[in-house]
Amino acid sequence: MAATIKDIAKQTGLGLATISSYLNGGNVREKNRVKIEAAIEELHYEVNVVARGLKTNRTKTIGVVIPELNNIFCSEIITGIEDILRSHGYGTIICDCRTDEKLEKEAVDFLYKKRADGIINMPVDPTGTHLQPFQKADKPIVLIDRKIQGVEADSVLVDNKAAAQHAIELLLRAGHTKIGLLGGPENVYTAQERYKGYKAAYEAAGLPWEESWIHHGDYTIRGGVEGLEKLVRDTDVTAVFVVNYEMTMGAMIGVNELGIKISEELSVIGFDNLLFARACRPKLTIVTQPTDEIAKHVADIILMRLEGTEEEKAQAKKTVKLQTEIVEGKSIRDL
Amino acid sequence: MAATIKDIAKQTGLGLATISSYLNGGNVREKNRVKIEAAIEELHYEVNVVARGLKTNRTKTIGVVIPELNNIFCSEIITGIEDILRSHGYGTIICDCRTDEKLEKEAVDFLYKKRADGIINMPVDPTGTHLQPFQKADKPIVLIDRKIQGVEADSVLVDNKAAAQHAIELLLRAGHTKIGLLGGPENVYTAQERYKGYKAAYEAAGLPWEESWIHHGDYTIRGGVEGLEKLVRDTDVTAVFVVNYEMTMGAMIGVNELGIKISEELSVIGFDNLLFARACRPKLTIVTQPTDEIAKHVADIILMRLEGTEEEKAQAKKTVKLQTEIVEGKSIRDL
DNA sequence: ATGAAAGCGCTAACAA
DNA sequence: TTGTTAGCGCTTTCAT
Repeated sequence: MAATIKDIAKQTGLGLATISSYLNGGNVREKNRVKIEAAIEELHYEVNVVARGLKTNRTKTIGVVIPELNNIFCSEIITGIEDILRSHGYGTIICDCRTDEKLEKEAVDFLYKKRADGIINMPVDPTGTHLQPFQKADKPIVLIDRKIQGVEADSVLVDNKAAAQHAIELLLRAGHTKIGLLGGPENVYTAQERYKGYKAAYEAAGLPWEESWIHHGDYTIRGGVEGLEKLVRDTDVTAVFVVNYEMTMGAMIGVNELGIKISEELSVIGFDNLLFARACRPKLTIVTQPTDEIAKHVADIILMRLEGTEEEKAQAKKTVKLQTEIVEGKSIRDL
Repeated sequence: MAATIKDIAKQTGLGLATISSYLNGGNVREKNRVKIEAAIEELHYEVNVVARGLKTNRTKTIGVVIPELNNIFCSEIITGIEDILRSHGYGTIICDCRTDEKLEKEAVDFLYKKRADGIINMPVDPTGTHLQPFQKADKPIVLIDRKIQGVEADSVLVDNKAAAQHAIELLLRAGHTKIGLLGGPENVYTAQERYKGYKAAYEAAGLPWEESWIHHGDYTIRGGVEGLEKLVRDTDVTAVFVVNYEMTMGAMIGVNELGIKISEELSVIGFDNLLFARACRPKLTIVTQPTDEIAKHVADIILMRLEGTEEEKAQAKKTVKLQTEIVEGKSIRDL
């Protein structure tokens, strides 16, 4: 049987409270500290975090609910988060909800039952009702990628509007005036913002755009293929901006299947996954999101809410907005 | 305060044992069952899994240690595993060890301290010493992708040798006799197996191959780029087989940068990630691994060890070996 | 089938 | 600083 705190007490002749105090960083007389450490060593003692959790009502576990783990944007962020949380003693329970609101709710409930100390969520359900259990329990919630009105939570966002606007401006500067948008679902926040950026760029340039240049896809590879084919078939756009990675890959598939030459026949700006962009021929110019930075902010915020001083914990919920970057490839033709 | 089993007892006038028995699927008189259910409903009772865990010494949590979450092969498997485990009430704590033996060991120790009921591992350290804590505690271990001598564990593998052999045979049948191998690290099991398959195909065909056609890469994108450039520069191979996804992407980058036309100038067979293969121009022929099947086997095995009958738990450790598939694209030229 | 009671390993309040 | 004690919420004998 594994040694318990009692064994250590017996071995050292000290009381339970002293051992517990030692384990929790309290003050212990030097002489006793040595004794305790020797006993711990000898008996291979390790605290039972479950027992501690029962007492403290904290599991040192954080739940993460994301739409799709098979998505480099998500997995990069999670890798970063997990790394930081683990170094602080927190386990990360990940739940992939397959971009399904129902599954998302189930995942949150599951995590709540598991007594996660807090939750990190890239929300699918825009109303945020799925987060209620954590809200009611007053356990910290950190949202990624979109803020939700009415949910008390910190948020780490990317400036999607600016991202899209800069991309379109780059194309406009290259002389393109008819630019297609392979956009995302109309009810998805990030997609809305990227669409806004598209329009803002045209407005700032004082140029007109046409509704037919806009394709509202579904953020999937399949949707990217279809959207690209539609834009090429039905319009005379000379450039296309694709607003997420899956659709960018889909667009590349479409381009390949139609035998379109990139840059000569069509200019393209993609989104995310630098490595994919470099593997394309020619190299794709893309908008990249700062996943490491997002992860760091998310982890730091939840740790602050969980382990910070009382003032820190009580701070008003904050929203961090990060900027994207454009990495230039060879997929834009100067007209 | 959340309701406890005591509240339910009080509310129903029953004893603790009855409630507990109900909660654990024991027999309870119909009349009482109704009462208990009403009380649970009314008081919003939910079992405290931490308290239960303290008593039962099980956390209903499984640790997963993988080399790299940002790797579609890993993330696909994990998605599948997590899904199944969650539906059985198990939380999945994922640790990405960045293909580092030291971090891998730390991750396992972390998971052990977290009292995970079992561990799933795609091992980096081929000696398996990192798994000791779980071995000693006699907690189930399931290995993915490689078996480890001396570690009592179930394993779910892919027939990597056959995978490579079939790929090379396909190229030989197309008339290629000088086939380059963009292989993996010489000390990595899957890479060794794939290398064996390469040689086996040549031997079966009674044809010679040259050492210079073999490049032992490092399973990274960078390594793929370099390997491809080296093979093209230093040898006269007419085809290349790349043995993992990252290097396949790297090879595509290399091909693009060197301006090589695939199939006309060089035939290629890649590995994993069907979607990437379809996005390449021309579509890549690839070897795909059955990630869903792997996930299912892994999850089923660990659940069997954890929740199976005594006979099942006592069964000799088993090894499942799954077959890969070749998905044909347009990247092979018939000579 | 049900109830009473002990105890899992820890923390924390209180006393010394 | 240290020891004593109660109790977190549950499961599990052992009676009944």
